[in-house]
Amino acid sequence: MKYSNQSRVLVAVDSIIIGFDGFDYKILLIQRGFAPEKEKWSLMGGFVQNNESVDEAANRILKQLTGLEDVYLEQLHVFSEPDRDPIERVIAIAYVALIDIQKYQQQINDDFHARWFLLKELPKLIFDHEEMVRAALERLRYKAAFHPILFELLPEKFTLPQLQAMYEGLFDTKIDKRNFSRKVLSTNLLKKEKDKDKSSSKKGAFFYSLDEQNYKENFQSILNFIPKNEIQLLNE
Amino acid sequence: MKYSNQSRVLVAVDSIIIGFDGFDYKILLIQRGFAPEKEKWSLMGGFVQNNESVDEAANRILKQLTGLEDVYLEQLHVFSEPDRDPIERVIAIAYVALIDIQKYQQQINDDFHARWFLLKELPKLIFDHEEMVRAALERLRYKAAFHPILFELLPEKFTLPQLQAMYEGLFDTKIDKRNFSRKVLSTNLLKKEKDKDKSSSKKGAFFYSLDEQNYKENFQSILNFIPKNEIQLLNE
DNA sequence: TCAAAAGTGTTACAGTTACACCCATGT
DNA sequence: ACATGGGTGTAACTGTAACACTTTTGA
Repeated sequence: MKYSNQSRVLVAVDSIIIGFDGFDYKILLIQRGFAPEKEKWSLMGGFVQNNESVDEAANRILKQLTGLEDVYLEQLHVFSEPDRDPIERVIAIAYVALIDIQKYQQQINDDFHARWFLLKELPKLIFDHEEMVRAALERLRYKAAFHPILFELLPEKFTLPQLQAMYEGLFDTKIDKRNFSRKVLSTNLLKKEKDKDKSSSKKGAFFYSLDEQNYKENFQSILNFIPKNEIQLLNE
Repeated sequence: MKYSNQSRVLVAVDSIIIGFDGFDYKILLIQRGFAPEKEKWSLMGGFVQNNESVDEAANRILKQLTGLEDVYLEQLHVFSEPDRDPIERVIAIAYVALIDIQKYQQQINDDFHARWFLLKELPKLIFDHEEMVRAALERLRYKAAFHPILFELLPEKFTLPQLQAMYEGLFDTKIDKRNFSRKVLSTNLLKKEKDKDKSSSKKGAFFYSLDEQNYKENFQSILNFIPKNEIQLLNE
């Protein structure tokens, strides 16, 4: 039994895969392997199959491209202009993925002709993918302002200057390092390691790692009309 | 020309329509007019047509039910478990609508057997609609903490005690009225009217109205690692 | 006149910002 | 020895929370 007189449509998933290499934000793009727009740069995408939810499809497709599982992956928005794909109507569900470039670089599958592009130097993208990238960055800025998601972009061990550069890059601003480190450390989210990263200075900067206990629990938001201690868990 | 070897699927829109009557939050439900689950309570929904985006579909369907246009309507999340609808696979894109019950009550179309239910006394809903309602409330709490969206639920003119009750209801808390009014008024978002609402006290409470100039611009968020004056417009 | 809700001010505290110098090390 | 980036403390300020009494008026 089926619903009658309704038209069915292709549903695709497209992922904006964001990375940070310690200095710059990058996005992973592929050269599309089939018409239309064959060979043009594109977000990683694919069609949702019969037996999977769209979340599952996004994870499956991400794994095909990068070999990665258990990556931060969040539904962004549905893009559905009837003529966004010239071949036939495709409703696209965009996802944002945050991954640690360094750790996983070797796993990127070359079969897909995937390449990291500097965020500031993206090539032209097919269809409405540039709009998707814009929306993804807006969302990332928004969430990063209140949630510790940017840690997803960092390796196991990272330094405070790296962390600060990541926030400065995303918000395109300079932050006072004294205030920054005080705020970050006051969350008790970080554990100081014994060793230092000497790759970018002579003195070296201490490594820190995430305190997994507190992460995703300890971090909360501030708000406006409601007294602060009334906000418990505003998960989003 | 078409993409080959891909299966097409029905795409629907379901809207969680939230209202506030001055005392309680309510949700607008309909009795589903067709099988399966005919006569059961359901969110307002419908299938996306060939020539419209999903945003357009959501607006169209909302207008069919309520007669309302230009209502606050926001994409919430895609619900896509393959078996969420027993008849055939349907991918549902959930929307949240915020409407002023009082102003539009007369426009609600009775043909649809629509009824407002107290949020605290919802009936059983079909499919995964209860999950959608839960997600909608979470989103509403989240956004309301940082954005002035709850004003969408109020009539043109409203009182501070009403506004406060709305925030208290959503967050299930009590707020000090002195602090609340100081904070709210300090945003310069409200204009004090000359007349009072005497419906709930002898003294009467002054009406206020939104200063449309400032609304949607003046209201900003606070954040954590980034100095406050670095946050310009974190639209979401 | 009294009950019920509206309206208003002050003080203590906490969090945020602005700001400048010393430290460690490789060359 | 010096250049480079890493690390730290304090004081002024701003925003938030806690708190209680007076006002208005219909019944």
